[in-house]
Amino acid sequence: MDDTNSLIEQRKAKLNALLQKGINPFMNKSRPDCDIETAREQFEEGKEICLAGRITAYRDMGKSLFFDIRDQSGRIQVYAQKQLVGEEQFALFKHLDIGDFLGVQGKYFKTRTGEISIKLESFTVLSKSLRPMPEKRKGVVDTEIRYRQRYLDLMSNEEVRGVFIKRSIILHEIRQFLNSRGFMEVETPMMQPIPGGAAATPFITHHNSLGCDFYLRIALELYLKRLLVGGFNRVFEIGRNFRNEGLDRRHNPEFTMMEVYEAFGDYASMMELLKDMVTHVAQKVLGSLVIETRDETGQVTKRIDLTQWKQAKYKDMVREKAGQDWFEITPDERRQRALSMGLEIGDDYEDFEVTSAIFEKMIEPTLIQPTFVTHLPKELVPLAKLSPDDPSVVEVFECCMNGQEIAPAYSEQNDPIEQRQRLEHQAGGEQQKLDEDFLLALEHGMPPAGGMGVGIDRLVMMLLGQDSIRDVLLFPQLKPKLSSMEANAEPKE
RNA sequence: GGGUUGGUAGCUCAGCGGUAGAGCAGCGGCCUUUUAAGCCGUUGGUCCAGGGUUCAAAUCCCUGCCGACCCA
Repeated sequence: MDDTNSLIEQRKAKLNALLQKGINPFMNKSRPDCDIETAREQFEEGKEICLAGRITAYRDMGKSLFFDIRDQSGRIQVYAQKQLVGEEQFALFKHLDIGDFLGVQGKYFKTRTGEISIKLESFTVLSKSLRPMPEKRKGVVDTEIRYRQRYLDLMSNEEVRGVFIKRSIILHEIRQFLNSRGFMEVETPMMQPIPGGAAATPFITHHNSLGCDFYLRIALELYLKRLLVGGFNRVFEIGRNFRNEGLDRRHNPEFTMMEVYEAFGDYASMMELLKDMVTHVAQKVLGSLVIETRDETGQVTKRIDLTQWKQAKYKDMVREKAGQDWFEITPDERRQRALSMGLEIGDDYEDFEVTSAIFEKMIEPTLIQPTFVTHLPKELVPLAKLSPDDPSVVEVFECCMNGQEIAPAYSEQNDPIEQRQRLEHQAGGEQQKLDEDFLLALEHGMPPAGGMGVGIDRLVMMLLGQDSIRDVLLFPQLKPKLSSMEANAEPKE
C-alpha cells in the first residue's frame, strides 16, 4: 500500500503529537464496565459509566463536541464539553480521528432529543488508527476490497456483520443439537497420506522431516468410520475440506463440511436427523421455518418452506425430465438425447454419468423446496450399501434444497469384501489410491451405520439468503494480488 | 475455458477525444444538546499496468493484471 498518502501522513503526525505530550496512544489500561449495548440498556441518569470502542463519527462544535463510539454490540454517543473535560484534555481531540479506539469515562445523560449519551469526564487513547475508515454512509462497496480486506467490510457494513454473527450461531446450534442427540464431536487428520471418501482432486503438501507428501483431506468419511470400528457409536466432525478445483459462486477451494455417523442407524434415520437438525437451527437462528428472498421492490422471489420435506426416487425424477423411456433406450440414444437437451456430454462419459448430468444440470437447480432424492444408482456412491430389493441402486439419499445438494446420506457399506471391490472398481486400477488402512479397519468389523455429510456453507447460504459462497466465508479465496512492479518483473512464460 | 462488465482522490461515484470533477473523510476558521450537524474556506490524483492511434487519450484500439455476473 502506498505509504506516501497524505491522510496517513497526517495521522502519523497526530500520533507523534500525542507521543510528544507524553501520551502513549496504544495504552492498554482501560477496562470498560460492560459492552456498549448493555450500557445502553442499563441507562440511569447521572450514573458513572466506563466504556470502550472505536470512534465512528465526530461532530465538532467548538467548545463542545459529540462523537460516537462503537463496539461489536452497538454504538453510543459521547458528549465532550471543554469546561468539564478540561482545556488540556479537550485539546487532545485535535489529534484524534475517526477510527481510533478510545476508553471513555463519564456520566449518563439524555440529550434534548432523548438520545442516551455519556457526558465525558476523562478518556484514554487505546489505539490510534493510521488509515482512514471507509465512507460512513455506503461503507465499502467494492467487492474486491470487501473480500480482500474483510475487516473494512465488517466495520462499515452492518448486514455483513450480521451474516457472520448468524453463521457462528448456526454452527453453535448444530453442535448443540447433535450433542443433545448423543453425538460426540471429534477431530480427524486434515493431512492424509491417501485422500479418500470422495472423488475430487486434492491439494498436495510435503512433510520435511518425514520426507513424504501428504494430501489435504477432501472428505472426513474414512477416518470417522474408523471410529465406528473403534466403538464410538455416534460421532460427528465439523471441519474444513480442500478440493483443488475451480472456484465460482458456489465453490471455494476450502469449505466447511459436517459429517455425522450413527452406529445402528441407516439412511432413513439420517433423514429424520437432518430434518430435525435443519428445522431446529432455522427456528433458533431465524425464528421461522419459512425463508423468503425478496428483490429490491419487496417482491418475494424465492420461498423455502422447511415444514414441507418432499421425497422422490432418482429414476422417477430423471424420467420426468428426460422421457419415460429414458432407462429403456440404449446408452447411445441416451447420449444423443442429452446432447439434444443442450447438455455438454464429454466423449469419456460413462452411461451413468450421462444420466447424472441430466440430474445435476436440469433437476437439482429446480429443487428449491427440501427434497430427499433416493434410490441413486450404485455407480454414483461406492461407499453405500446396496438396496436389498434392487441391487442396482443404493440405500442413499441426497437432500437438495435452494437448488443445491446440501446433504448426502447413506446406509454405510460395512462388508469389507464388497467394499474393497467397489473401491477397486472406482480407483480403476490405480492401486495406490486405495486406502488399505481403512479397509483393514473394516475387516475388524464396523457396525451397520447411517452416515451423512452436510455442506455447511451451502446450508448457511440457504438460511441467510446469500447467493454467493464468498458472502458466507469471512475470507474467500481470491487470486493473490501482486503489485504492478512484481507483475512486470516476472512475466509469464 | 468462452461471453458480458468493471478498475478515476482514503471511501462512494460522475466524466467517455480538448484544463481531472462531486459527495463523504481530511485540513483551516466559526459555533456548548449535535446526530447524514451546519456555515465559510481549502488540500488531495502513476484516471489498474504496458504498448498503439491522434495535434491532443481517463476517454478510442491492442496486450496484460485483478474483480463481478452469466455460460460451459
